[in-house]
Amino acid sequence: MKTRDTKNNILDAAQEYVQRWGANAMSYQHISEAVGIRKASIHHHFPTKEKLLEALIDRYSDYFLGLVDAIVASPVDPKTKLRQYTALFEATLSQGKQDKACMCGMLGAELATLGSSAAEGLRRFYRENAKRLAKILDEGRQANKFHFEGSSKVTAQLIFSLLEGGMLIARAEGSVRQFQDMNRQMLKLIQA
Amino acid sequence: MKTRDTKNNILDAAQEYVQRWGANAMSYQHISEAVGIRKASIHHHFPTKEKLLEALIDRYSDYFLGLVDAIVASPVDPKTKLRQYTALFEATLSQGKQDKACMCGMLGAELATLGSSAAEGLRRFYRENAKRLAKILDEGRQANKFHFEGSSKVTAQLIFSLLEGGMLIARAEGSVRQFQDMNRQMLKLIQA
DNA sequence: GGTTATCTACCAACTGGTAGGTAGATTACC
DNA sequence: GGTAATCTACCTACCAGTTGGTAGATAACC
Repeated sequence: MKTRDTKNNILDAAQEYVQRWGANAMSYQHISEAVGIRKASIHHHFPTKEKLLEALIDRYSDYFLGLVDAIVASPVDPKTKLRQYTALFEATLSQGKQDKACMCGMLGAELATLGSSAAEGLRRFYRENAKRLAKILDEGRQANKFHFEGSSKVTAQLIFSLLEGGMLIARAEGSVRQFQDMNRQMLKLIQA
Repeated sequence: MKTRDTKNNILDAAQEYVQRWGANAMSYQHISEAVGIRKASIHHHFPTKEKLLEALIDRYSDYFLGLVDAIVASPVDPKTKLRQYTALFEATLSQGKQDKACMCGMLGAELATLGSSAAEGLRRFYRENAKRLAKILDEGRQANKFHFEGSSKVTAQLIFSLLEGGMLIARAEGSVRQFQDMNRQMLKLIQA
């Protein structure tokens, strides 16, 4: 097997684990079993757990923000863009036994146990998401599709927080439906 | 020292730790050092970590919902009640180095590693909060102080999610201000 | 004197991480 | 083109430290 494959397999297994159980519950042993490789071999690709988490966050960020950028750039109306954005989160929650949350939402709770570099990666994810959301909101307000007073930046923060928090809470109840209802209600609140 | 005291000291230390670092980063050793008691002595009060977390969640729930009930029952207008409710979360985030989140928000991310009894306690916390929020919303809508379409239950879920998620994200940026702005914006969105 | 609280001294399992080795592919050199 | 040197990816075997938890002695309290 090619290096790239193994490296990605490790990251895949780690991501799955973090999204379900959290970073502090994830160990080299777990990954080793999932990938079918010895524990020591993982250290060959990622010398420390901290480095592994950094790589994990970077990959996740790049992938996710890529999807978001495609939505932002698409020629549909802002309302549809916002619906598509929330659908990204709904899709994650719908996977498997509906027990997967946004990886960066999970890591937010474990922030204090992260290295400074991983923590910075997290902040970047939060900031970049809010930035793109604000863009959609601005566009929608200009086109008279959205109506709300106050800053679009703060409103973007609000929507992003609601999605990250809502995911964790809906997961506890095992209810994707509840999460979807909430997102629909959010759309109603900012509609013109 | 009285039993009650030691028991509470243990819970206090554990709660502090969970709110900052998460349940999986918390160990009997940490508590032992914080309380000034041997590790084995903690097992006398809480035989397993699972039981400790159950007790922790119950105590936190009872205390917090008590505060909420006082707000709900008070004779002030619904808008003020909602502001007071969000202020509870803001107060937690403002403590210390502004690195403490809602304990049950933290545990939401670690749900999969919790025992079934602790998980049920968490769900109870979420449900009971949303229930009380919905009451405030209904009251406000009836008094023409709030205006929003759709279910107050879903809207309550939305507000609660936003608070739990917003806390984790604002903490990453170290910004209580951001959290407060977001809460103010939420109030604007549902105001008549 | 019996109960409750705390202690010391353990335990096995697991943690992240290291040392040192090996088979095979890749490259450098003549 | 053949061979020697190097590199890559993985391995086994280990490490010290920490984890949650137990057994049993001792002290404190009513």
